[in-house]
Amino acid sequence: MADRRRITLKDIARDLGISVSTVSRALNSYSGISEDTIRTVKAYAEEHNYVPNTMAVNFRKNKTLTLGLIVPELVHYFFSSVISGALAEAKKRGYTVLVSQTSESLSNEIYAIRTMLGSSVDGVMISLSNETTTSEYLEELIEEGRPIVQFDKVLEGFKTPKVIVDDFDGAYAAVEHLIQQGYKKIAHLNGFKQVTNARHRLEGYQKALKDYHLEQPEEYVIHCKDISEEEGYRYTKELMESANPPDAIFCITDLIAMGSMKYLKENGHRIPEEVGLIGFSNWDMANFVTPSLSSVDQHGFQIGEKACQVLVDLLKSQEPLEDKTYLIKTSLVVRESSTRQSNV
Amino acid sequence: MADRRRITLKDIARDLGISVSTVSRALNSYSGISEDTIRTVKAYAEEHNYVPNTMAVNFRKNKTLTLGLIVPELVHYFFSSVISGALAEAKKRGYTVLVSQTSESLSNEIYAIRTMLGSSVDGVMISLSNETTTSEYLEELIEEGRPIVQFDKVLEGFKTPKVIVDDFDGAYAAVEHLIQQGYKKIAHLNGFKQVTNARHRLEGYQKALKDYHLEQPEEYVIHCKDISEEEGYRYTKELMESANPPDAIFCITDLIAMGSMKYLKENGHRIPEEVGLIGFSNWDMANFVTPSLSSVDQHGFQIGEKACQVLVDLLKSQEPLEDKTYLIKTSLVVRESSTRQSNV
DNA sequence: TTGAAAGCGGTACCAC
DNA sequence: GTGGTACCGCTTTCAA
Repeated sequence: MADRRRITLKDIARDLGISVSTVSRALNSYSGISEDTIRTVKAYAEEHNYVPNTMAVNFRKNKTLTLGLIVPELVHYFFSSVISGALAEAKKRGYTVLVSQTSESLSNEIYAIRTMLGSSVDGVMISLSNETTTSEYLEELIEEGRPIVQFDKVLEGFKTPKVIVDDFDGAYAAVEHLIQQGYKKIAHLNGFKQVTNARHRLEGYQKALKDYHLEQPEEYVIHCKDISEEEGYRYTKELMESANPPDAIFCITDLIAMGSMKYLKENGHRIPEEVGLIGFSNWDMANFVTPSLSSVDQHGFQIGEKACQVLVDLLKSQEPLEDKTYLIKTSLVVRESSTRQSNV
Repeated sequence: MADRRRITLKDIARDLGISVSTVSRALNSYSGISEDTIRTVKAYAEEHNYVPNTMAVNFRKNKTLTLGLIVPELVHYFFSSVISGALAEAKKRGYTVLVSQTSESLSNEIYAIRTMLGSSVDGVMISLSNETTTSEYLEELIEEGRPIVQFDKVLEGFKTPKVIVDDFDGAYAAVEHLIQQGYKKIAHLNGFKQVTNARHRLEGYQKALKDYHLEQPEEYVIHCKDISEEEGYRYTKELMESANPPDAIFCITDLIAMGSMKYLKENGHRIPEEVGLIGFSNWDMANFVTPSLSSVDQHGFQIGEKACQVLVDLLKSQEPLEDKTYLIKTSLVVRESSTRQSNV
């Protein structure tokens, strides 16, 4: 490896016959330096291809202009959108981003946080793993003076800024849409009761039904254990084979909806005529399946952008962490699976 | 922000009444230090929660244990798999990863490289943007002694290790499979002629046909301009409306295949009975569409892993960059779209 | 086996 | 407006 030694401030100072401090000030265009000196120094630096040694600067300033970003899953439409948004915003603000994934495991999460600390990121954006129920490991970061912003999957009791999807509103809109399409027996495949997002979506579902005086029997809400296609299939089967099958299903994620759709198609239930179907997350595949799947878009890109923005603002302002929640609105994407040609 | 000052080597030395260098050596378990000292120092460090200041270490050692990873697109099944693999391998080797995306733009790519240099990554893994035709910006990195490993979309003439998909082999397998399923008139929706991956897939297609004595007319190969669903649709229409329509189509990516499938379904061409269809990339959605799409899996995770492994080995060995190519084998995933029930 | 001390490349404070 | 210099925290050479 070449490793052609870079030119340093000292070199420039020597060659120009001035002091190191003057060179430093000139390059940073400090006030109290003559235009002349600035020009000379900058020209010389340019010509000799001077690049400041970031490690030295970081070390001296105790700042790295690097942010940490921790997600549960990387190969995932929503989270890759979040990362994309965070990267875009970070770039705008002059930061770089260290990415880590926890695969929904607490031990990986702890490791990631330690690594971030070790790499001296200035602050961290994190979406917690499903296993995380305490904030003690995260406190370490804060103790080190590295602010945290939580997004998507957050710990309510942990006092940091939070950027989350407006799950309640999204679920409400989805169910309201089904109602407006004339569906009257609307079931809901929900997730883990403990997970905040799941709870909010359930509440949105219930509120919409209540507002339209269409309360449903208890059996119409099923809590999935792991969010998988298989579960969507299995619970849809359960619902459809029950004495009182629904005429529409609101699924907590598109993956569940895929399983649901599979069952319905295999068993000759026509979508959307006989059964309406709607998902949540608006994966790329929602467009490509047949019938195309209506879904609630969570605007992952915006969430990443916002989380990064809040974090950088925090870094600049030096204010203490505020326990503030930023809700990002969803939007309903209506496709074939919930659109009845007739009765509306 | 709290910023509770961390304890330093100097603190430990003072409190223990020994010298800083001894503390440093003890903590790093250097030889030539008494077991006793090591134990005492480590215990004290542990107790007082000593964490070395990474920025100082980086500065001193001129190493960051951070790698750069540059991809054209982030919200993309293949690339997020690559990132996932690279992160996993990096973690194993004790490195962290700075991620950047170029959105297929050369100027973004240049910016990303500069940023990586600025952040003093030890080395970089990169998949080039479509706009990149010269390596001059990349040379900068190498001049700084930061090795590069290219993956997926590479510049042949740029002498660095390369980790790429065995496109030729994957295409060959796909076409061979179609032939074995009894298809005889196999068309190919290819990509940009200039792009290496596209060329290799075309060659694989041609070789398979040749080996089975099934050479096809020139009109059976169409070069898409931008890889989009619309193009898949448009060119499939062109093919099917021609005087001599094919009975199978090998698409350069799953996205093209989606457009193709859309056209075929809309126009009553039954898949796979009348027309066989096969894609390349094996997106998550290939499973969920109807009929499910046969596709060539590119093993993105493995590519990321391998790229990272090669890079770290390079970093450790300090050897000069070798112009070596690592081919990652694909695997054919056969699903409904290419499986004729009858004649095989 | 240990200590003293010289930096790594900047920044910023204090003089002049 | 400029120069001198201490120092950030750690590693490493040299000497004892």
